[in-house]
Amino acid sequence: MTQEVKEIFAGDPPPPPAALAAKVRTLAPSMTRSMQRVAEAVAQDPAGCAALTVTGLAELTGTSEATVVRTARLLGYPGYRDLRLALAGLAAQQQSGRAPAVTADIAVDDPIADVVAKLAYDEQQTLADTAAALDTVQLGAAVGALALARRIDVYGVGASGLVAQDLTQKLLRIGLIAHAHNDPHLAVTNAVQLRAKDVAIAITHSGATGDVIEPLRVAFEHGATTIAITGRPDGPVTQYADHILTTSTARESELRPAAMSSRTSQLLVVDCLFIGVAQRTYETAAPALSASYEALAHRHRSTPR
Amino acid sequence: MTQEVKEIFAGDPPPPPAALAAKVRTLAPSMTRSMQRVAEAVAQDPAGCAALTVTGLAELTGTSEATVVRTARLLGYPGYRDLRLALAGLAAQQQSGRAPAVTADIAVDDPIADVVAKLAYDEQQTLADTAAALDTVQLGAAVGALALARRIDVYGVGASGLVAQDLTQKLLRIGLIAHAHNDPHLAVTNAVQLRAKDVAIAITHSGATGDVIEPLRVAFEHGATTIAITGRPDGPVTQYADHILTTSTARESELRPAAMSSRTSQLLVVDCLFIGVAQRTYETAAPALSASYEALAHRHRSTPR
DNA sequence: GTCACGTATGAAAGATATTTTCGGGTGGGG
DNA sequence: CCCCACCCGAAAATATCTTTCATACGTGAC
Repeated sequence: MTQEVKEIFAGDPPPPPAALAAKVRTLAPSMTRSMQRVAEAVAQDPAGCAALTVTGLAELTGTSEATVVRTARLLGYPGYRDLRLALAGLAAQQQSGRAPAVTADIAVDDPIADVVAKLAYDEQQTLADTAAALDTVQLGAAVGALALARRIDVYGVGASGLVAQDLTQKLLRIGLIAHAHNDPHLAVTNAVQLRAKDVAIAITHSGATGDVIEPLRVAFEHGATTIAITGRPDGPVTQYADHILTTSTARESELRPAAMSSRTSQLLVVDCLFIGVAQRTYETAAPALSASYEALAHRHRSTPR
Repeated sequence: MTQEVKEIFAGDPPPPPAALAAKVRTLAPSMTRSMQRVAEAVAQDPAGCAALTVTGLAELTGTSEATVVRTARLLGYPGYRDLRLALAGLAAQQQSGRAPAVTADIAVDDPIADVVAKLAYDEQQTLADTAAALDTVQLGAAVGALALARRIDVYGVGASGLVAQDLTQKLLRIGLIAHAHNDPHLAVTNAVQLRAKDVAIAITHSGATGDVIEPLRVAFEHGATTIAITGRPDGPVTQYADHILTTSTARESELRPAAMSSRTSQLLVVDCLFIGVAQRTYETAAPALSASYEALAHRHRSTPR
């Protein structure tokens, strides 16, 4: 029974998705004049026709509903409704086909919609690049060190400072002891407290930010495990880093400073570190996470629906 | 005339083509149980649902026609018919697009390489969704207000606090007067200083963070232009917002708290705001940007080699 | 626990869109 | 000039979508 149904459908293949224009051309000779008008309208502007009802398309082509339906049948659809759905699909495909036209730099006179598209695209690119370039061995080693650390200090200034804080916030949530240091002086004075099994992380895109390198050096010399998250794996910061996690850099334009893509890249690395650590310390991380979640519940007004 | 047309479209934006799954996720919290069932079915299998009539989809989801129509409305379409067309389009896109297969949740025992791939993919997805769902009219209006503001206050706590700081850092770099407030008390006491033409921005994923809503309310009542960046366009925060910028929500898992994708989404929105403002104030923004860049130069050690 | 309220929900009526029916019109051949 | 066949559209019939309304359900107050 089911088999039979299937065979019927196979014999009369489900309405072909694309190549509609070709079909129209093939079938045109066997069409009557009015049907040809309808078919042509459909082939010409699938998107526009998809927006029309039978009556609308009939009026547009100067024919009647019946003719429209007949045309739809001839094209292989059970009725106009299905032709319309197919048209919508076709339109969507055409739409997406010519999508990646916004790869250019962001210009001063770009309309806001283009800005959104370009920014999103660039950041997606940055993520892909970062993920591809990230050394999973180094990452694994860094995660291992973090999971066992007694104390974790994170250094970052400027935009990287926010990334440092982001990482710290997350680590704290799973019960680790982490501090973010934006103040270079305090960072150094704290770094001298570190010892073996502690971890120090420096985040700097340029790899040459003295304010961040200095505390990392101190931590390194005191025997802590040191990690550098940087876009310059050959930069000064890596001298004092046991593990180097490389972030990627997107091309930047006048309006789009490097800080933007480096931040995206750094955050991905930091997220990977976090998830990695959360996996390794799952026993304690999971309850800690839900506990921190519940602690915040009362800070949210009940949604009024 | 053109103006009129534009405004009509602005008030009732043409239903977004893709990113439907994201929209479902964003709107799900404000849906009733039965509507959620319908929305989920639609998000799960666009192609399948496109083949169904209202009655069919109602039966499939164990609800009524009325509920299906209500859901379609909530998703931004005039009725089910249009949702169905959109679904057909979506299905066609998916057909040709063929999404990669690493869509699974991050598991405790995932090797580190998978974690990187999945995280990167998820964040890319979040970016795409956010960009697709972002209301460029609202964005433009927000940019306009920012460009003319005498003073800009940004409120955010927790993870959103970092986003607030990120925005503030950038705005300061192009010569605007901006402050980020993490402390709710200080935020409120500062908010009373705001007046017309000043701008207040609240960043909260849940849309219900009292600590952030309160200062925004005060700013709103003092006549400032208010902007809400939130994942819940129906949340309490929007009561006091002149412009609402919606961030998208990715599905979250135990190991990947919502904070992660909401941050990505918020940062994209914030970047768009920044670029938009930089465009409008190009005359002053460009020199300010390069000046701030040079100011940092001496903080970087000269790169060896 | 019980009551009252607001909200969510589906059944059915009402409105639209689609399909079918049917008869008038048209053009080509006899 | 007439007849036949077939194209075509008006209108009826049907399917589909939308709206309305009464009911049921959950929720919070007491």
